[in-house]
Amino acid sequence: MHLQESGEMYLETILILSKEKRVVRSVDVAEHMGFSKPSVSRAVSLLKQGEYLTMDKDGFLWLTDAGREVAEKIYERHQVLTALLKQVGVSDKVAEDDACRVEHDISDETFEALKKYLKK
Amino acid sequence: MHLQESGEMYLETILILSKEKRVVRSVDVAEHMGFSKPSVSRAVSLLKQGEYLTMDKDGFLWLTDAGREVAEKIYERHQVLTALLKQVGVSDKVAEDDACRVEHDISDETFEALKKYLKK
DNA sequence: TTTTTTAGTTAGCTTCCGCTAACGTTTTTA
DNA sequence: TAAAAACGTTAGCGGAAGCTAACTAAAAAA
Repeated sequence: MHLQESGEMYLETILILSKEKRVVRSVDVAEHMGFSKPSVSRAVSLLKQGEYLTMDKDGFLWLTDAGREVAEKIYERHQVLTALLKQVGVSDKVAEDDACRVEHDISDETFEALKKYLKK
Repeated sequence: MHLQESGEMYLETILILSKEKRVVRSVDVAEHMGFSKPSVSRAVSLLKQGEYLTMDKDGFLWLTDAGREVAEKIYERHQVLTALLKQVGVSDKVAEDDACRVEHDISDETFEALKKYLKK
């Protein structure tokens, strides 16, 4: 099952929230992303199907290995791209927002090239 | 009427084709983008509604001022982003493909910062 | 001149991914 | 303990943007 950009965003959000709170529920995801509960509910059930996450009896969401891998990949891109844009003079908020869209669109090759470049 | 990414792509394609050929028809756009004729037909009719282009009795497509403005903006982004990615070591084909997605995603502020940066 | 090809359109299907309304459980609170 | 709030789900809508099948009209070829 191939992940769309929206699936990547949900996984990344769950990862980020799990760094802030000990447990993450659908409602936290909804609030953080500004989406309705039903939207998150459906997304979560698709991600469950794809084995990117599980939900326990308390409604807590847990990334699987596959889910964590995607989430961390996107999260790393987010951070590197944001840093890179800031470095060339883009304002914090805009750098953040633009990185958030670009992170889903670039190939591994491009990302690696940019990351390598940032180090210098 | 707000343009989606797909609308921008159609306009950019028409601009590019008009640099190669004297006139551009829907069927040329379809072939160039790898879409079906009906898909292009619908897109063209939406772009007509939005006053981004017109179609004459021969079926030739003409960008309006608004359409040309969008098309050139995206085309410039395409070129600058492609050049920038190549410069940091991304292969030609991948740079081209990734630029083609990113060109729709970034704010004016980010683009200007990147363009300025490329010059150096 | 008849036939075939080409170009554009219409109708209707599909997938993705938001949304609201409404409902059942569970947990809090009064 | 009865009422209210919180959480998740189901059902169904809407828009964006692809697709195929089938049609019309015009142009090209036989």
